[in-house]
Amino acid sequence: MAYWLMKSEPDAYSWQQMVKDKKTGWSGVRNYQAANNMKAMKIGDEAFFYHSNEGKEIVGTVKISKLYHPDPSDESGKFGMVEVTAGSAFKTPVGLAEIKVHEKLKDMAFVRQSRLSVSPVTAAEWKVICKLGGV
DNA sequence: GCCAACGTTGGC
DNA sequence: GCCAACGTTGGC
Repeated sequence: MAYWLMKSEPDAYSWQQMVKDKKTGWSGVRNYQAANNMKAMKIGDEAFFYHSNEGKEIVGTVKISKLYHPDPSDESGKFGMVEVTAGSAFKTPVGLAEIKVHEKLKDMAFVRQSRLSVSPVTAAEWKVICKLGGV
């Protein structure tokens, strides 16, 4: 069981939409490192849903429900996608500012590499953030 | 709206 | 295969 963090701009695809859709194909990733992370995902892995740009906070969790497969929206055929299912909504969103000053979270992969849209999360980080988020 | 970080592209 | 130019992301 592994943990991840997936970013989305609320303008493009918000948590509210995620909850409404219940599941969605995570298409549109055009970055090898992010794609590699998705390749490593297994069914049942969990990921944080992070709002970038607007909000800058983790708002909930999702579960991987379909393995990495080709992304039809990618004409080059180089990139793939996974499918995720909505998990729990945070009672209290966990903001980037809070993460950056937290002793156990400030070295998270997505803080260090802000441009990476899909990044790994350790089990310890997962626990801490879930607690902060109230789930 | 600016800018830093960083990935990608293309000329050589 | 290097590296400059350029584009994109995302925080502030």
